[in-house]
Amino acid sequence: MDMIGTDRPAGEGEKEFLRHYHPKEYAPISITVDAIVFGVMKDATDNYRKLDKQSLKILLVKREQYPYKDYYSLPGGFVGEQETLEDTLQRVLISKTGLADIYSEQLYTFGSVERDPRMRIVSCAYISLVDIGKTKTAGAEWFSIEDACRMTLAFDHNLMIDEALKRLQGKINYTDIVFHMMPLEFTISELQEVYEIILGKKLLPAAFRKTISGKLEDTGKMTSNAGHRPSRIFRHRSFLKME
Amino acid sequence: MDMIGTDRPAGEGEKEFLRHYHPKEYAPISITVDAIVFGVMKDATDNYRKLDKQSLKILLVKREQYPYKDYYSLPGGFVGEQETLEDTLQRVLISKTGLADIYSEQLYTFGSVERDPRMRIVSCAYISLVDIGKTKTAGAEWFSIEDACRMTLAFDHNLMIDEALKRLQGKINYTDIVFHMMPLEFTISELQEVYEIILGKKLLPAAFRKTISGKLEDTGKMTSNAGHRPSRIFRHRSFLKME
DNA sequence: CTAATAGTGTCTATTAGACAGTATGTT
DNA sequence: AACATACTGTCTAATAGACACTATTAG
Repeated sequence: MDMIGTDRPAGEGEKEFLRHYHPKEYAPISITVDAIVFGVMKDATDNYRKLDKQSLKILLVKREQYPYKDYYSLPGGFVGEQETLEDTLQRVLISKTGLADIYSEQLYTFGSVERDPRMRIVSCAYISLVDIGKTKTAGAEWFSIEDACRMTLAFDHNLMIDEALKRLQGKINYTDIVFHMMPLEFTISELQEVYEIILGKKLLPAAFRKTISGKLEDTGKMTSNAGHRPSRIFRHRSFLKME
Repeated sequence: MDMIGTDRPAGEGEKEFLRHYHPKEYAPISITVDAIVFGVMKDATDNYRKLDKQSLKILLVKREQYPYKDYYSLPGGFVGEQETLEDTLQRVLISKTGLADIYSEQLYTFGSVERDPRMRIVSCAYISLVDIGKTKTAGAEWFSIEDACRMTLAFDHNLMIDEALKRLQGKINYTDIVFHMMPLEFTISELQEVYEIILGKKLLPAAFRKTISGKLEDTGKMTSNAGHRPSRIFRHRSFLKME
């Protein structure tokens, strides 16, 4: 995705121009990066026979400074002059949430004029997906999507979450992004529930099995002590995660 | 897509903070918007019996200033402090190409550090689609995709075009965006050729007719003087263009 | 045995792909 | 008549949806 703008026939005229160029007239606009971090978490149930319900979570941080002091916001930060957007994303994720090396993709760049009361700030939003079980977070809290959508978040972050959900919904059926949120090993029922949460509708188990099984690999293991018939445990085929 | 950041419970503390806030420490980064404008054009053939071949075109402007003086580039410009990204896009399109009110969607934001030799500039790229026959351009030239990809363009604009093509390819089969590039009325063969150009492969006429006809509406008109069997002329169903 | 989930088989409707064959204007 | 394109019909294979049915554990 990087392309250096200097590996071209740059004549003496251009070099001369650049020697005297001074970035005097750029508009006083800042750029930030915000991360919408999704993960799936199991909420324990009381009934020993029932499966733990899972829910889709999002990572928010409490703002300690104005503006929107004490409101929750997406983790984000200003883009440094010598940082790519991805560099900023990684730095912000580590410093505000403790997460390193997680799957991320650019979502959308939000540029409305009044989105930040301090000054003009354009924000490039990224979606990040994590396996909550494999990572530790620090300084940020997981909220269910429903709660996060009901809360008033800082800036236009409610809007960002809406768009991120739409993107997830749109991509879940023709990509393998869900697996970035799944543990290394899981049952088909667990996977189906994640699909159902993201798509917001129930799926037929028989049809789901058939379509998804091409992407899965049997680990040979089974669940146990579940109070009902054990389930095969699968992993994502062609997975690149560490064992 | 707009959300005003001020319709919230902003206490006296925040107001006080904002009164004294001075945007002193923003990074000296500028933001630009670049437009990848696609259209389809007919190239006349010599053989009276053959149909005119169509080709996918892209709109480029010749740079008159350093850097990349005399190179071709995508139409683009700096985002003004009181402009949204879409505002900038519209202004740039009108001033550099003469195009107004054309379909556009955000593509991707390019943020590598060295993409502009003058200073740090992050660029938000948009895809625009036009019916070339209905619009006049001024100050810009149409190039075939093949030519544009072979040329060395300013900045990372070759990369932007690559990404734009991928996006078009990805969306053509599950959206109706092609119709923004089509004239109001067209034959199925013409439409199929556009699909073939964008997808880079031949399609079977029978299958194409069947799948596409649900989106089309018969105008009742027919082509004539084509040197072969006339063709029905269709338009896009639920079209919003002006008659 | 029962509750709860796991998993299979089958039927149907729809769709994509392939391809043969027919239709119709202009020169 | 010949050319070039327009259009239709049919077969097949693959797929999605619906639903009934069987299987297996802990308690």
